[in-house]
Formats: sequence, structure tokens, C-alpha cells
Amino acid sequence: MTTETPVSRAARKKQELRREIVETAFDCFAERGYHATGIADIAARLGIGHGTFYRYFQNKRDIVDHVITDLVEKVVAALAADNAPDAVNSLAEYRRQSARIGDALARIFGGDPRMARFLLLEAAGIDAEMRERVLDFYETAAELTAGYLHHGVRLGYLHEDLDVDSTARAINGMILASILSELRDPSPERQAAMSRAVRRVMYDGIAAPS
Amino acid sequence: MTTETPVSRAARKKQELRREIVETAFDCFAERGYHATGIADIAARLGIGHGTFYRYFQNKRDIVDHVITDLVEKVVAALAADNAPDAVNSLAEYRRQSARIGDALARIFGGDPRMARFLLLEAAGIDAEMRERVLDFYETAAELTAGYLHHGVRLGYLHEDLDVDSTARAINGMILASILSELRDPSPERQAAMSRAVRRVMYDGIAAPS
Amino acid sequence: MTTETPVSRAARKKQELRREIVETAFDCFAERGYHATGIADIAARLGIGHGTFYRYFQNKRDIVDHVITDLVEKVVAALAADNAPDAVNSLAEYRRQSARIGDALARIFGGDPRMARFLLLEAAGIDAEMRERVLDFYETAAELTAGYLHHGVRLGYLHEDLDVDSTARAINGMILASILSELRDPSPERQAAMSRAVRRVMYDGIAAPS
Amino acid sequence: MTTETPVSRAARKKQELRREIVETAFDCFAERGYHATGIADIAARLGIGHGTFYRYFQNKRDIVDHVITDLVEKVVAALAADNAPDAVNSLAEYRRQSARIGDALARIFGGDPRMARFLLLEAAGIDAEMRERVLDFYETAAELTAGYLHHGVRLGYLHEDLDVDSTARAINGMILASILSELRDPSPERQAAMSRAVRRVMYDGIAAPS
DNA sequence: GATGAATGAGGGTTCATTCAT
DNA sequence: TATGAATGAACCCTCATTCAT
Repeated sequence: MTTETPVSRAARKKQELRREIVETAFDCFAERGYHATGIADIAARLGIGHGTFYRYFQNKRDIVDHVITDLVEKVVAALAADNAPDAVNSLAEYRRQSARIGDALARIFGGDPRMARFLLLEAAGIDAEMRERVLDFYETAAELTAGYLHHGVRLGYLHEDLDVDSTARAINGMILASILSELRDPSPERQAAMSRAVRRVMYDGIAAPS
Repeated sequence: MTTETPVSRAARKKQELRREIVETAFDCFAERGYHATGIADIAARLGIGHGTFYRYFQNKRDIVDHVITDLVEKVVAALAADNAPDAVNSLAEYRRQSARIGDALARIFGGDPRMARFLLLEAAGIDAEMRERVLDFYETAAELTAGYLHHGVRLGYLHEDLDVDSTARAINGMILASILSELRDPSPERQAAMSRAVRRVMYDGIAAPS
Repeated sequence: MTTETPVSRAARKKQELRREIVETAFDCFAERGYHATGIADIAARLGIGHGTFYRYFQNKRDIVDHVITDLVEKVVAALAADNAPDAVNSLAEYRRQSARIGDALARIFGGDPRMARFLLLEAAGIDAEMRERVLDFYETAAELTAGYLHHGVRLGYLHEDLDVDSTARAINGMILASILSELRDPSPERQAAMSRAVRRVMYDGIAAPS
Repeated sequence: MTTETPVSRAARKKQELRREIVETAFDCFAERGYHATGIADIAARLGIGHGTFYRYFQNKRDIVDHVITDLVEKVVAALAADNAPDAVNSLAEYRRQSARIGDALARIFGGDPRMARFLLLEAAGIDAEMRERVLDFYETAAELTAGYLHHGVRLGYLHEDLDVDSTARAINGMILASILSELRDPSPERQAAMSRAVRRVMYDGIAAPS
């Protein structure tokens, strides 16, 4: 028997449209690029007047900020789910966890190549501020990864003298390379191969056993 | 006593201006971004009429292609110099070679952060075609790196069952991360730390010795 | 024990809001100008929905007409009060009366410089129709002044061959100049000086006694 | 045998178009008002592309500033011509001079009623800055008139205790009234009557000889 | 009656490109 | 060959007005 006041219903509808605009804007930006997309394109695809757009977002620059926020949140949420750094007690468990994380990333970025294209390739070219946001994102990701490494060092299953911060960046670089490679060859085989290679390098390096 | 016909002198001058335009275009693109840069800006900075620009390049899109070509060539040239894959015969030599390559990259990208900013962050956002060119560049770089790995596998100082292609991408990802991290913190210390971390992961991985 | 039907009470409230809208519209127009003021600004300042505005006035153009009507009425009312043209019987009395009228004008326009700004400077620029209304206002004022002059001529304390109509306009021009000068320098001293100068020119002219 | 370099010819043509744009802008503003006039209207009437407009003026606000400057200059030039304040030595000469000035004003404003309409009625409503410019113009005019009065006081043909500054404003107010009255009734008779009335008030006042 | 969400006409402005000189 | 004046497509954004709730 959940009743709803007319006011809250209207508010909900407003939120819904807001979300739809963000999603449609992402669609447009991903398809034709930020600069080639007009506000009118977004509005037309949604079937709303383009003046309506401006009731929900300040201007074109505003919407792309929200699109990016959305994407970053999705990525971070997917990574954080069931993957607490301190839920791991051994190298074997860490291997399993990193495989899970790799799967999650594959699911997110593999499921919609437009995400990687826009977040990792397009966005930084929008303007200087957005470039910094993208670099911020990399920074955040590095801190996340560093958390895992730190835990491993403390528990002794990772090199005790690991430069946690720099190594985290290096590992994230490999993950980035995976995602980028997927843009060219989205086949599951290639993805599996990349994933294996990354983990192999990550844990054991490339040097042959002496 | 090398003389030059007036014709060839004029041709040389034309080539010179062409090059100057490419360089100045890069300056502008790197400073304000591709979309925020007008043809008039480039021409004004060069002190030429902006109509003249169109005598050297088809259109705005044309010039950025040449700028990218220029940058890619510079990077590839710097990497190839004195670093033939088959000049190495042992892991120790490879370590030294990869250190040299790292230094070369640091010199190129560290010397002018605009290069990394434009080639790695801005360019892919220009349009779909340019995005593919950037991905091509990554691909070429992967092939380059794969050459080194292949040689190492053949000579036995790298894991014999290495997935050369995927591993090359992974390693390049770490290099990419190095360069990106430099954009945020260009201090030599951070760069040295990143370089060390990359090579450590690359050769030995992060796992503690069992 | 005056009772009021609900109907008339509602009607009275409507009239009250109507008046408030006109006043608030004047506030906005005077502060930011007609063109820079949006209906939403007026409504927001009143704390009503901007749709409500259209239940009281046809459109934006409609409200400014009412604002002007309001202002003109205020000015005319202030001038007419206790200043009947035929209440005067001599030059001395006319001098006193014109001083009183000057004071009344000073009170109205000096009390709120926005009135002069809007009615005398802004309004005529709104559109052709409003320009004519402003000129109508000047015309009405000229007729008013002419009434006083006519009376003076008839009673003999003003030049018998006075071109009443044209002279009325000329005098009103001096008054207009007074009000405009107040916009730049609202000090009482300047106003008093202007008032004295106007009356001196008006009665005696500037020529030195021969 | 005046030859002209191609450069200077082009420069002259540019100046010419610049002037034409100012004139056409004035035409449009005077006919339909500043706010109702679009840049496209001005360009279309001139038969040029509307982008061309922006090669000559920064923006819409810029052009109206030039239009006003133009008008003010025309008025000031017409007033200053052959009417130096110190060229007068007696009241009779001053009367003749002020008649000449009146004629000059009549020629300027009477010749093109749009000038008065735009400068005196429209302009001040454009925005706060323009309003101040119009008030500046009145101020300048007051100083001009004050110069004449000052001279008359010094030579003794005007009241020795004249408040020169305030009186100048008052007189200018009468002139303003003349010009405004012309907008409603442009007949030469009315203008002549106004002119006579102004001068009569100015020199002798309205009071009957005691 | 009151509201404010939706609308789209309209206008200012930019800038890549052309072409006559 | 170099130039820069001219052009107009394109686009962002505002805001008066309507109308369903």
C-alpha cells in the first residue's frame, strides 16, 4: 500500500529524465564524439525539446561532467564489490582476487566498448579541466591498487621492499593496456590471453628462471 | 661550392615553412587543445596570413594528421636508435638495453610534457579516425616491444612459453603509465621510482620469493 | 460590522496580488532594465510561480504598460494635489505655488531615483508604442503647465502675449532637466540650486537689467 | 596625378564599409529599436554576410557605442561650428548667436527625426552603461552652454549673479523640450514657435513687467 | 486558482574555408 | 605565391509563453 504524494512522483520523474539525459548524452558522445555532438542531437534522440535540456543541466560542459562522473562511479563500484583489499590472506587468494577483479573489469569495459573509448580515449581531449579529471581518475585507481599491494606487503606475500605506489601505477598501466587492446580485438580469446599475460608479468615477471 | 637552382631553393623554403607550420600547429594544439585552436591562431603565431596555411595543408584536419605523424616518428626514431632487438645476448644486456630505452623515453616525453599530453591524451578525442591512429600507434609500439621479447625467448633469457604479443602490450601499458604519471608529477625522483618499479615488475614480478 | 462575501474577499486578494506584481515588476525593471528582466525574475522575487504571472497579465509587454500607468498616475496625482491652477491670483502667489509644485516633484522623483530613470530614460526605449506613451506623458504635462500659464495670462500677472503652449513645453523642459540632473548629483544643494535657477529663468530670464 | 597604393586603397575601402555599417546600424536601430534589431538585419540590409559584421565590430553592443559616438560627434560638431562663446560682445549679438545655434540644432535634429528619437529616447534604455553615456552627453552639453553663459556674465550682458552651471542645465532642458516636441509635431511653425518661446523665456522670463 | 515543466523560436557569435587581389 | 576580406553553416543558449496537473 505504498502511496506517493504527487510532489514526490513528479520529483521522481524529474530524476528519471535527468538520468535519461545523462545516458543519452553518453550515447551521443560515445558515437560521434563530444565536439561533434550538439545539445539538439541529445534532445532529439530523447524526443524532448532542446530547451528542456537546459532545465536539467547548466550547459554542454555540465552534462559531460555528469557523464564522466557516472562512468567513473560505475567502474569504481564494480571494482569495490566483494573485493576488499583485506579479505585476502595469501598469494593464492590474491591471485584469485585479482582474477575476479580482472573479470569484473572485463565485464564492465568488455560489455560496452563505448565506455573505454569515451572515458579513456575521448574524454581527456575535451578540455584541460577534463584532462585533469581523467588523470585524477588514474590517480584514484592507483591508490586503489596500492591498497591491495600494501596489504600484500604487510602480510608478506608480496616483496617486502615493493615501491607500493609506483608498482600500483605500473600494474594499472597493464590493466589499461588490456582494456585498450580490447578496443581493437574484442574477442574473448585475446582478452583471456591479455589477462593471463598481465597476471603472469605481475606475479612472476618475464625473466626466465635462472 | 654546392650551387642550388632557384627552383630547388624555393622548394626547400617551401619545405621549411611546411615544417614550421607543423611545429607551430603542435605548439597551439598542445597549449589550448585541437578544438580550441583556430587556423588563425597558428598563422598568427607564425606571422603568416591564415590563407597561406591552406596553400600548405588541405584543412585543419589535415594538419593534425601531420602533427601526429611527426610525433610518432620522433618517438619511434628515439626508440630505434642504437637499440636493435638482436644486439642483446643475455638477460643482463637486455636489462641494460631496456634501461637505455627507458632513458630515451624519459628524454623524449620528459623533455616536453606537451608531447605526452597531446599524443596520449588529446589526440584520440579529435575524431574516430584519429582515435584509430592512436590505437595504431599503440599497436605498432606493441609490435616493437614484441620484437625484443621474441628475441629474448629465442635466446632463452626470457620464459620460453611467454605470450610474446600480449606480454608486449602489458609491458607497454606500464611504460604508458610511467609517462602519464610524469604528467602529474614531473620530478626526476618520481620518474626514477616509476622506472625502477616497472623494470622490477617486468623482470621479477611482485610475488615474494616462495 | 462590515461583512464581506467570500467572493469579494477573494476578488480583493486578487487585486492586491495584481498590485504587488506591478510594483515588483517596477522594482525589477528599474534595477536591471526591461529587457534584462525576465518574467521569472519578477515571479521569483514575489515568491510566486511564474505561471501565475500569466493569470494576472497577458504578457511581458502588458505588465510594463501597467507599470508606466502607475508611475504616470503617481506623478500627476502629486502635481494636482492642492495645486489647482485657478487657486492663484497674483505673481507672488504663483511663485509660491510653483515652488510648492517643485517641492512635490522633488519629493516624488528625488525620493526614488528609479522612477525618473525608468520613466524618463528607460521606458521610451522599450518599443515604438511605449515611446509614444512617453511622448504622450510629456504632452499631458505640457497641457497641465499650460493651464497654469493660461490662468496667469488671463489674470495679467504673466506676459499677455505669451505663447502659452510653447512656453509650457519650455518650462517643462527645465523641470525635466532638473530631474535628470538629480540622477547624476542627488545632493539637496544641487537640487535647490537647480530649482532656484529654473524659477529665476522662468520668471525673469537671464538678461541683465538694461 | 594622385596615385594610391593597393594597400591604402584596401584600407580606405575597409574604412568605408565600417562607416556604412555604422550608418546602417543606426538606420535599423532607429527604425525598429536596438533590441528588435538583429545583426543579421543590419548585414542583410547592407548586402553583406553577417559574419562580415564581426570583422568590423566586436559585438552588437560595440556597434551601438559607435553609433552613439557618431551621433554625439555630429551634434557637437554642428554646435561648435562658427559659434565660439567669446565671439560675442553684447546681448544683441548673443541673441543672434543663440538663434544661429537654434537653427543649427533644428537643421540637425529636424533634418532627421530618427536622431532625436534614438539619441534622446531609445539609447538610454539599452543598458545601464549606455544610460550613463546619455547622461554624460547631457553633462557635456551643459558645460558647453555654461561656457556661453559664463562669457555673458563676465561681459556684463547677463545677470552678474547667475548660477551659470544650473542655468545652463535649465536652458538645455528647454532645448531638449524643443527637440522632443518636434518629434510629435515636426511642422516648421511649431518649431519656430518653440524656438521663440524658449528664447523669450531664456532672456526675459514669463513674468509681466511690473 | 496556482504551479512549473516543457517548449522552440530566435539571436548572438565563431571559425573553417574560399577566392579575388 | 601570399594574403586577408568575406562568407554562412553551425551551434549554444535564453526566455516568453503554454498547459497538464
